[in-house]
Amino acid sequence: MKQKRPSIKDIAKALNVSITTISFVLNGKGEERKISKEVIKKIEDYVEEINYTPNQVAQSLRTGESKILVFMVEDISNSFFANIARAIEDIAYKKGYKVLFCSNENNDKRSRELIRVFSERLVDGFIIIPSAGIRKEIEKLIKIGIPVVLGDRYFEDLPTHYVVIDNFQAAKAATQHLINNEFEKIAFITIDTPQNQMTDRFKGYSQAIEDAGLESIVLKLPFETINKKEGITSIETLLLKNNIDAVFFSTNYLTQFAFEIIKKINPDLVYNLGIITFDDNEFFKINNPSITAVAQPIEQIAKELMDIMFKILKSKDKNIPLIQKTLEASLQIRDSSKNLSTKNEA
Amino acid sequence: MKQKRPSIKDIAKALNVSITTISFVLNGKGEERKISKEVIKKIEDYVEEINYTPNQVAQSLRTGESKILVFMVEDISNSFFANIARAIEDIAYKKGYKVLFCSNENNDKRSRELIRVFSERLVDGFIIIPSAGIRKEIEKLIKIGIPVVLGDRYFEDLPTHYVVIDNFQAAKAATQHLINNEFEKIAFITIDTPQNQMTDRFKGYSQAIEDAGLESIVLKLPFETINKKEGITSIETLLLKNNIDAVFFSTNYLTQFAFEIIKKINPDLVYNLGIITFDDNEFFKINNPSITAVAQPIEQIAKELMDIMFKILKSKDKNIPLIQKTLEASLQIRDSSKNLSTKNEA
DNA sequence: GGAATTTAGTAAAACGTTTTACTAAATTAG
DNA sequence: CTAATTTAGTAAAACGTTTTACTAAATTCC
Repeated sequence: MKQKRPSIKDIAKALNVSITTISFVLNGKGEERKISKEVIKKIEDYVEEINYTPNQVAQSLRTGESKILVFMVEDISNSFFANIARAIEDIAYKKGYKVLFCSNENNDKRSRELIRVFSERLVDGFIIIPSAGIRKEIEKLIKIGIPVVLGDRYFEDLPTHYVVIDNFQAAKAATQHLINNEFEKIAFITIDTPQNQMTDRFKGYSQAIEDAGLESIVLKLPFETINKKEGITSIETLLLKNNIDAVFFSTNYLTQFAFEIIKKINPDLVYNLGIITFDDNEFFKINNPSITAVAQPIEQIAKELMDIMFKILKSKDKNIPLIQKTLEASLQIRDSSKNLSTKNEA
Repeated sequence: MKQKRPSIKDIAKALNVSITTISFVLNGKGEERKISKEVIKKIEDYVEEINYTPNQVAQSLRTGESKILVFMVEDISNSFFANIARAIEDIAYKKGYKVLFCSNENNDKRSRELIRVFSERLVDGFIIIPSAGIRKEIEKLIKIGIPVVLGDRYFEDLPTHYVVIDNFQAAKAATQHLINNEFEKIAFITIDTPQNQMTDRFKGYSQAIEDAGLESIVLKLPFETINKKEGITSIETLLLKNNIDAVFFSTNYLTQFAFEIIKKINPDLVYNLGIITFDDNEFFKINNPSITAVAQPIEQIAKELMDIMFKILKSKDKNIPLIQKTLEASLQIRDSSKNLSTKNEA
């Protein structure tokens, strides 16, 4: 059933030229290697005619390059990562690279497994949104000379290339925005993780709260409790007990998760509460109320990640100085951060 | 910088055994090939010790298998596709396959380009959500013996494996649901494409409307006008002129697009209009009003796609009979399809 | 005790490229 | 006219596997 694709050897036989000559011509080294115009033309025409394309696996074996990159995220179905993925894909394909996507579920075991699977000299580089405990594996990849760029977070004690946003400032600004709108009992709901994208957001919130002399109300949910009973009750009790007037969610899936709970408690609650979420998307814009969100610069993140990756790839074996980018997020102010109750008082 | 990974040859030298023997042992053919227990142990221990893993590129070249699949969708950042992708990823990795995702933007030129890039004997199979005009390319892939499974839609005149849903029934049921809720001027907003996932939805709508003796109000938007001025005015005029009381959107990105317009026209309009959308997601559930949606069985779609793919892969060169699955969608009934005005009258 | 069989492996080809090192013929230099 | 150089290529090794075909030694058979 499977047809045999033509190889260089077949061309060589058909044209009565050597394999070497064909390889040179195909790689644009014809002139340089003093192959005559006629032979070049003959080869090019024939290649065109039979629609030959080189076997990439053989090329990879010989050159050690696969032109494949890995983009490892928490969850490719999460809109934040899916959007970055889409942007990365575009950039990669333009440069002749393909991208393998995989989801590590922010889980160390799975991350390790994925790294193991891919590091078998199949891929040219890794762009990784790392889970908390894979510092060693990342270090090892770098040590054996595989290009690695981290995104969204990094390891404080491991010098790597990375692209992140200024989570502290973004979270601080978002919290201040709530404070400026005269919310006074502002809760921060976050994931219980030591990863710095989250701890920085927490610090930003804390700083703003402290500066304003307000009460810090924090719920740190373990990742595993999201969409589970345990998580539901935690959020319920926070919302019901503390007389909260605003909530700042540290990431989009928390917001999604909490919204269902809020709606169940009281469909009107969502209008009375000040709400800001980290990570913007189309739906926050069209929601009622529209949701104020900290928007990360998706396109720019993707571009910077890939810029760094290509720089490393181009530098071949020479070590290049660390590139560490911190981008700015922007607050998309919408209905959910308006304070209706103070308006009444005023 | 780049360390040389150990190869079989290195092991052979170190253990003073032949390459062949090692290959047999590594592939579990030790016993079968009468390699002694001691040698097997020696090899396995050493492999473990130096943490050897075979070079997959070399394996691919030799065996002709890459263990890589391509999943080509319209847009990987669309939640529908991103969710299928996530499910496919899980299934693939469990079976030792990797998945290259790519977005064809439902565009023929891009689809062709992507197929060309991948068909260079790099990948073992294609799962494709095809754009309208790539019948020929699909046919060619199949002819040269590369496994192909189509999803979401197929070509009526090309016998292929595929997994789709019963779009006609789903759309008919959704429309009937609106009719049962006493909506009377029900518009259908869809994409102007000959692809059967869309035409079947249109037929389902039409059938239900005709059966009920209602007026058919249809807007077919060219794909390119989405998120463009042209599309905005089309939707605006439809909504304003026709005295519509309900809208059925044929796909999720249309709904997203239209919602912004609806909100701009009149923030209350979204409450007064009956709304159903094709393709469910988390946000439709938490939206105000929550949006009634035709939910496609994501996990099941992914599973069937991969089942078929693995069946083809396992069958090697023998042709297997066509597998064509049509799954059922389910209507997730929520607030947006309740008819508030009729309640007032009643 | 010699032939047949089994055991325990091994040598070498092949997959399809790239690339280094080579060469015979043509041309140029002096 | 000869030596040096340039032209226009080619042969063969290498990348790291898998697999076919082979073999020498040990064992079994009769």
